[in-house]
Amino acid sequence: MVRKTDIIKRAKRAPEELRELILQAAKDLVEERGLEGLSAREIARKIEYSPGTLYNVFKDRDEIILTLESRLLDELLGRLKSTQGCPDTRKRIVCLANAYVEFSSENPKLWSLLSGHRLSDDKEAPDWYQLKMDKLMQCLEEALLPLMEGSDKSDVSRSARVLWAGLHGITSLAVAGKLSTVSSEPLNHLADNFVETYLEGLPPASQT
Amino acid sequence: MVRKTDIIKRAKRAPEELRELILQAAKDLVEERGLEGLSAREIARKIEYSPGTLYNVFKDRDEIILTLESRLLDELLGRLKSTQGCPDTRKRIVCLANAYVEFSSENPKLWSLLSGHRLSDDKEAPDWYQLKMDKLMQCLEEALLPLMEGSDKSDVSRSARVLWAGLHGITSLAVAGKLSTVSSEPLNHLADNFVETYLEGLPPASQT
DNA sequence: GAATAATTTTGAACGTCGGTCATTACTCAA
DNA sequence: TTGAGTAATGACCGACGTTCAAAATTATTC
Repeated sequence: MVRKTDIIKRAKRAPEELRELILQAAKDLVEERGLEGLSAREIARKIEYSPGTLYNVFKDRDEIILTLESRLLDELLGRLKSTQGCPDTRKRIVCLANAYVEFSSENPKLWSLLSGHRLSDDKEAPDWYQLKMDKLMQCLEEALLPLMEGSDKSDVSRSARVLWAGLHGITSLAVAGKLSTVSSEPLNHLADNFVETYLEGLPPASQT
Repeated sequence: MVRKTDIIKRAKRAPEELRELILQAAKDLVEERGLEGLSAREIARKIEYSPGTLYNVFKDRDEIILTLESRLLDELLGRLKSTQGCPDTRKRIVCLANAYVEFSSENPKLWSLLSGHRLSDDKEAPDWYQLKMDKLMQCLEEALLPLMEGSDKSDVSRSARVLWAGLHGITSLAVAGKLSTVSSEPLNHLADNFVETYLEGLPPASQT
C-alpha cells in the first residue's frame, strides 16, 4: 500500500540533513566537473529539489564553495597532524610537505577550489577561513621551531609562510598542468627538492 | 560638411585595428573589474560594436583571455631579460625574483589572470602558451647555471621550476589575500627570503 | 554611373546561469 | 478540523557566451 508520503515531491527533511545533501552533491559535482560545473541548478537537479531551496540553506553559491573549501582545509589539517610521529625534525617537515602534495593529488579538481575560487565582487574571505589558515600555518611553525631556535618568532612565521606558499605554487601549477611541457617530473620530487633545499639554506641554529 | 563615413555606426576597420581595440578594452575591463567582469557583451559595449563582432575575430572568450595572458608573459619576459646586468650570480637571481614580484604587484587583477583563469571543459593550453612558459623557464635556468656547475641538467631544470612555482605561489596567494591575516609582511620580503634561502641550500658547486 | 559580388556587422534568439520572492504545499499543535 | 507556522517551489529577472540568417557596407565589374 502506498502512503501519501511515499509520493510527495516536497519531502520535509531535517535542516541538517538537507544541508549535508547539498554539500555532498556539490562536492560530487566539483569532483567530476570542476568548479565551472558547480551550478545551483545542477545541485538542485541532483538532490531533486528546486533551485530556490538551496537559498533557504545557503546565502549564495560562494557560501557553498567556501564550505567545501573549509572542509578541505579541515581534512588537510587532519592529515598534517597525523604525520607528527617522525622524530627527526627535517624529516617531519618533509613528511608534512608530502602529505600536502599527496592530498592535493588525490582529488585535483576539489583541491583546485582552494587556488581557483575567487570571491565575487570585492568581498573578502570570512573570518573562520582565515582562522583555519592560521591553524595550518601554526602547524608548520611548530614543526619549524626546532630548526630555528636562534631566530625571531617573526622569522619562523615568515619561513612557515614561504613553505606554505611554495607548496601551494607547486601543487596549483601542477594541477593546472602549467608546470612543464616536457619534464613530467613527479610532483613530489619538486616538493621534496623545494623543502629540503629551503631547509638546508636556513641559517644554522645558534645555541643560547 | 559631413561625409557619410563620419556618421555611420558600422565603421570598417582594418582587422588588426579591431583586434587591438578588443584586446585593449578587454585589458581595461580586467584591470578594473577582474576576470569576472570580463564579458563579451561588456567589451562590445566599450568599443561600440555588437557582441557578435567579437566572434569574427576571436574564437571564444578563452581566446581573448589567453591572448591577454600571452602578452603578460611577454612583458614579464622582457622585464626579466632587462635585469641581466648584475654581475653577481645570486644577486641576479634575486633581481629576477624581484622583477617578478614587482610586476605582479603593479596590476594584481591582470596578473591574477595567470593563476585564476582555467580553461573551460578539459581543453588544454595551446602550444604557444607552453612555449612561452619554456622561455621563461629557460631564463631562470640560465641564471641558475653558474650556481650549479656540478649538477645535472635535470637538476638545474628542476630547481628552475621550483623557483618559478615558489614565486607563483607567493604572488598568487598574496594577490588573493590569502597569505596572512596578521603579518602583512611585504611581499618582497617573502620572495627574497624564499630565493635567498633556497639558493643557500643548493649543494655547493663542484669544480670539475 | 548602376549592378552585382564579397565581406563585415548586426542583433535577435537559444540555452544557461545566480538569485529573488509571492505563492503553494505541507506539518502539527490546539 | 482548523488555522498558524514552516518548507519548498518555480516563474521571473537580468546577465551571460555563443550562433547565424539577415542587413549593411565595401569592392569589383560593366
